[in-house]
Amino acid sequence: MKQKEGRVMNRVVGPPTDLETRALEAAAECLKTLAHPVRLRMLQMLLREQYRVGELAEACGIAPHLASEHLRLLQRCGFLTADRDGRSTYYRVVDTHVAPLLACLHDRFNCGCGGE
Amino acid sequence: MKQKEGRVMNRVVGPPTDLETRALEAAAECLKTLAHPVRLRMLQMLLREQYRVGELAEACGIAPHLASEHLRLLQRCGFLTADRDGRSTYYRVVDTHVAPLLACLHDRFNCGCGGE
DNA sequence: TTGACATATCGCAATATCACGATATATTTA
DNA sequence: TAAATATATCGTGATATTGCGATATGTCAA
Repeated sequence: MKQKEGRVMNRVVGPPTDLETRALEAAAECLKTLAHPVRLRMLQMLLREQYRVGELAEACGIAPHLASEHLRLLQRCGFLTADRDGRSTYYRVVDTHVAPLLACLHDRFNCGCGGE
Repeated sequence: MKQKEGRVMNRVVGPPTDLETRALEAAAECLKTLAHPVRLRMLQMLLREQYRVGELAEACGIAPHLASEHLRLLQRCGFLTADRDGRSTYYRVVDTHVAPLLACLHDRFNCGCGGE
């Protein structure tokens, strides 16, 4: 008994629809952007209040121009927005999903729950 | 006025402690593993019930040996576990954080909430 | 044991990501 | 305008990830 798509043992196993695939690809791209220690730390800080590039760079122990690049990536995914004030640029979180997402990560990695 | 670490404008901006840094690195590594369309789709399926490697491969439209590799990565992060039954290997989700995490992603990418 | 099947691992080439120095832009101050 | 400050962008080499064919392991049936 063989099948190319459809049901196997009462389970749907056909290829994903285009819509699902596009959503998964978008989600994967945003997760890839999240998947960096420096960017996670930046988001953690920015969930509390806005910061300048230089402040974030110092907090993360990296050069300002690197911080700027990380912030650009986070902004490209729609997580952050930038407000210029004189020479400084203040970044802040605009995506409401960032908070619950980071909360999930906190549960998984910052508490004593390595197993389950 | 200059500072190397400590407080700037009433905010703590010192470098992260080692513990925080290690947690962020671990979180980033797991997020990197999550950040792949095929692996997201596999987790989505495995949240409902267990599947064999071949079933997951067909559902994702990839070769079985590639599915096996993706599953190995997910297992290395502690998301999945494998149970052998004869020639087949059944994978299932063991990490309780996977469900809420994927729920966050669903809110962000599968509903009509691109902006807010 | 032999052969077929299901899964897993290895090695490689293409591609992507990363941190960095150099440089560019924008803004304030002299 | 010129210099200093704060960010942003560009180009590059080092490193990591990806998908693939080839191959290895493990299991069942004859």
